[in-house]
Amino acid sequence: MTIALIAQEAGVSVPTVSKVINGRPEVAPETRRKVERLLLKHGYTRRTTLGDGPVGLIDLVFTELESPWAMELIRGAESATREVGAGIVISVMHTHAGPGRDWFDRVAARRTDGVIIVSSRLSASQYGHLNARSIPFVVVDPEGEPAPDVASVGATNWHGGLAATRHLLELGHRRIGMIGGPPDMLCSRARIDGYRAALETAGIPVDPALIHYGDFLVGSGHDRAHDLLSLPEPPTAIFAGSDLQAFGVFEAARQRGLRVPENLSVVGFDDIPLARSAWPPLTTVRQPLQEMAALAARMVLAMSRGEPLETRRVELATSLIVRDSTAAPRP
Amino acid sequence: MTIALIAQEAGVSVPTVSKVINGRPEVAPETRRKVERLLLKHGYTRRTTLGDGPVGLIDLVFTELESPWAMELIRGAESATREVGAGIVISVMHTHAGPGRDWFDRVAARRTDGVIIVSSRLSASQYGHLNARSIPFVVVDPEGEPAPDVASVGATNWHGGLAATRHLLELGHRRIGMIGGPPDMLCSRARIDGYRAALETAGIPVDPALIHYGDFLVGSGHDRAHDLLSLPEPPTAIFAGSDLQAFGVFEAARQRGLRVPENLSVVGFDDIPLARSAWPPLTTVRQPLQEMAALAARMVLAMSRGEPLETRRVELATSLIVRDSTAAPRP
DNA sequence: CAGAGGATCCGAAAAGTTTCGGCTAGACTT
DNA sequence: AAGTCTAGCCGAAACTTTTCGGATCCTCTG
Repeated sequence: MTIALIAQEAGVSVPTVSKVINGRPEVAPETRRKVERLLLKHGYTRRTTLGDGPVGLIDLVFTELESPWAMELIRGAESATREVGAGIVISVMHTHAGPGRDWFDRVAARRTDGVIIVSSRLSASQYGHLNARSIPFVVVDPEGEPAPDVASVGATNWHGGLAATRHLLELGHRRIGMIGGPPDMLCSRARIDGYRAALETAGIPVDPALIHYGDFLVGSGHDRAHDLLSLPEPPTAIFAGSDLQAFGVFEAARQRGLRVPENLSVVGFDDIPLARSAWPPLTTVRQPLQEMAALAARMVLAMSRGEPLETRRVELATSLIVRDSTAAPRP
Repeated sequence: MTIALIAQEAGVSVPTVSKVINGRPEVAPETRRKVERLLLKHGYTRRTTLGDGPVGLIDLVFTELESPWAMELIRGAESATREVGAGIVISVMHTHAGPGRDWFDRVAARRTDGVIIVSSRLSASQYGHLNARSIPFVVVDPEGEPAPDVASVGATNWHGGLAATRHLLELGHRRIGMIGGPPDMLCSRARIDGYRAALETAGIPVDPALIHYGDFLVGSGHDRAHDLLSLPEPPTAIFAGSDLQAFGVFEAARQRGLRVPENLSVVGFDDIPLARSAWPPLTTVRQPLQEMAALAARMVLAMSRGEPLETRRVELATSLIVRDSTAAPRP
């Protein structure tokens, strides 16, 4: 199946089909649609099979680059692609809406072998763009429920939330505050649900006043911690939805003259490199970010080689890392 | 000037020339050299002028991704390239030797518009690889003296070192320890020289025992700080060559029961995002990393469009950010 | 020492991409 | 209403890339 055949069937010239495939602008929308439909119907793929050649490009798509795990994901993807000599391209959307049409055109134009999308909710039509150009993609830690036929990689966030809360319970804490991430993010909700599950299993009723929401950044941890600590009956421990938020909690505690962990225990989530160097070293739930990205990269690479995937949804295990920010509550 | 003409003159076929240009492997070294020489001689450039089209790729080359400024540089380059719709590709060498031949081949194969090299000393032959393929490049914060005809972007490290040390002198410190980065890095040497200059201007002799060297990471800051604080006459302030090292100093101070800034003042260098959130908030010298990378990207982009550069070497100003990790020495 | 078995290199031919000029349709002027 | 402009769209032709098979040259046996 060559573009010449597609062109013939569509009643256009070869260059026009080439332009559609490569996302060049000078094609009328109607013509483009017609050609795209035929490309999809015939399952057209470039003759060239990348992967063993020296070329190869994987697009890594972020909504933003502020969060510290962005770097971990980049490193993981980089190490996996370096093995096969591929490069990785960083894209940032600066919006949670997902990429627009022009972005797909650019990606096609640079002949990307595959796309890794980080925590972004793509619409069906956006998946369609990728499929029409037969660009394989994997979603890492999606915000919403991933469509069942979309390949995705995540972490066992629920278990992580459970483990963190259990750890605090075992230390003897009974009032445990929770600072969650955005409630519409799946990964964030799962952590909070793990927290709830741990409490309920221990027979402790969940107090909604102890659950606050923010974004995953330092500032929200700081602000929500002040809210929690201003409660008439403040918590003796706080489980933050991210390490950054946990650092914000540290800050708030210091401003109130509270010592960690003597007066307040704090658990984070992510295990970013600085969690170890913080003071006190932060007890946190490790998320294997590098492995997740590396796995996603390998999945995309396999798909671009036409190999079938064994599993479309993979969750890597989180693990509790106990450091010095947690202790038994003061009697 | 088409590749057909080059092929004719070189006595090879058109495909062979194409392969040389695109760094494909199946060309004998001798043939490759011959063709490269002719390409250079005729100043061959692809007919297509990228830049205004939807394509466009800038390679950002790191020696490693561990340092926290890597992300700042990525963000700066990303914001500059996004303006023109170009993408950025991350490469990591994992060695200070600079990229090897296969890397240049890959870069050529993916039709990169330009390369930004982060603090890596390239040999003349490596510059030659890029020139032979007429790939423009800019070096950011080079380790060694950049060759005079190489475009580069840096920061005023010397002034930064001077400002940081002056700040400590003005607070009344007289014994100021210095933990430098690798002594063979130009940026690191400049900071130390600024430190020396400040002391000498103030009429204080430089005590070599107070100057220690490490890499730019947390661990070396920690170890060197212990060395300095074990001195018979320990310093009352430490100027670290990087924020990460400064965090290591914090750690060492805490282990010795020293309070910052009451017993020990600490100044860092870089102003990474976490410097503000650390405890105490770190006084540091801000390096405009994002702006540096953005400028480098714009330079590369301009070069790829064939525009001449006004200046081949640009240094962006550093600025002292005073926070809470510095105070007058205890009387 | 002949010959099988590779590995490497090259180019003819096929496939794909880009330029550039021309066509067309709507908008605007006279 | 006719002429003029302009922007968008398309395809012929020029250019480049990729595949694939054949040529050449080692290297290792029988």
